[in-house]
Amino acid sequence: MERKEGVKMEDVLGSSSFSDYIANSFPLQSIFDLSSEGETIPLGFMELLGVQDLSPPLFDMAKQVPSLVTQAMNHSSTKIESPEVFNQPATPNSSSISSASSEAVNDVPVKVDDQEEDQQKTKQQLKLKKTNQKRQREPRFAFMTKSEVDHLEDGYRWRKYGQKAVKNSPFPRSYYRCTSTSCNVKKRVERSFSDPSIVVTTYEGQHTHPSPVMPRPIIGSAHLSSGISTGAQATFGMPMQRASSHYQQHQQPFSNSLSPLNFGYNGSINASFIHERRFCTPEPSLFKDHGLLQDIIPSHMMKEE
DNA sequence: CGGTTTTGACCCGCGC
DNA sequence: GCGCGGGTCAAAACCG
Repeated sequence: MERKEGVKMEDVLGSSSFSDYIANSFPLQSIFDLSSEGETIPLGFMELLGVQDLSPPLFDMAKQVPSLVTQAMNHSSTKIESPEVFNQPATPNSSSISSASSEAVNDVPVKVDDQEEDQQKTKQQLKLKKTNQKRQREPRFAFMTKSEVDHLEDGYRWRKYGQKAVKNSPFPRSYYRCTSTSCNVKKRVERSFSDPSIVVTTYEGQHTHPSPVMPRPIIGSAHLSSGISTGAQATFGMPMQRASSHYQQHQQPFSNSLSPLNFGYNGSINASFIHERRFCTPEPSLFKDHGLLQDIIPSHMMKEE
């Protein structure tokens, strides 16, 4: 059918063994400081997501994991070309993740002759696209979560469309696509070879719809909805511990360790984020502009800054 | 029966 | 040019 997305993306994060890279670069024990940080930040991970682009915590992490973040950024900056395709309806701030969906990319006018066989048609499209422009990549956002389940509930519905063995890893990588039509957010899920309890999830693309699963109240939603919210919130469905039944079952034993919720700002990071963006301009002013964190992050954390 | 998962095949980019 | 590895497709199987 819609063989549109033959757009291949060289994988910044997934190349060879991304998880190994992470694991090797950042000892998991330190990243997932499970024992010391008993306190639970009263934020849903989605809320954190809402400020993913702007929040100092991420930048703090960037400070703590500079090589990782900068590498991702370098990749994105060096490999992304012809950004003109990208529109950014949802992220008014240019520093946010570009909202280019591969749909949009694929909507690039492609002159196709009358009626070809579908596959040949799409293949031709791919070739045309490739000749006209370099492959477009979605912004990616990868993170590690300590979980026993591979596919973390994140409020969106995903359909698995592939699975591949990961080189040098006994654990396969699964490929998921958002089931919502016209939303082609994808995510990859793989388990860290170094620490099988770590699930590395990489989101790619931007949701063009609200979460179908949870009509969730958003902390500071007024600000979020007016600002970067759409882009940031809807961009990725972040795994989180949700009150949805079976998930609680699965993950409850890990309620302290699985932890997107336990995102530690005070020196210990319970989840490691790698944020790949096209326009990575971490500016403290962003934080000020949107005032998001004031809304969702306890003030004492702000002072940590 | 419709949606999801599985899985082998295929395509493509990249490195050598 | 070739081989390898990553990513995707799509038919079949599975499931509720």
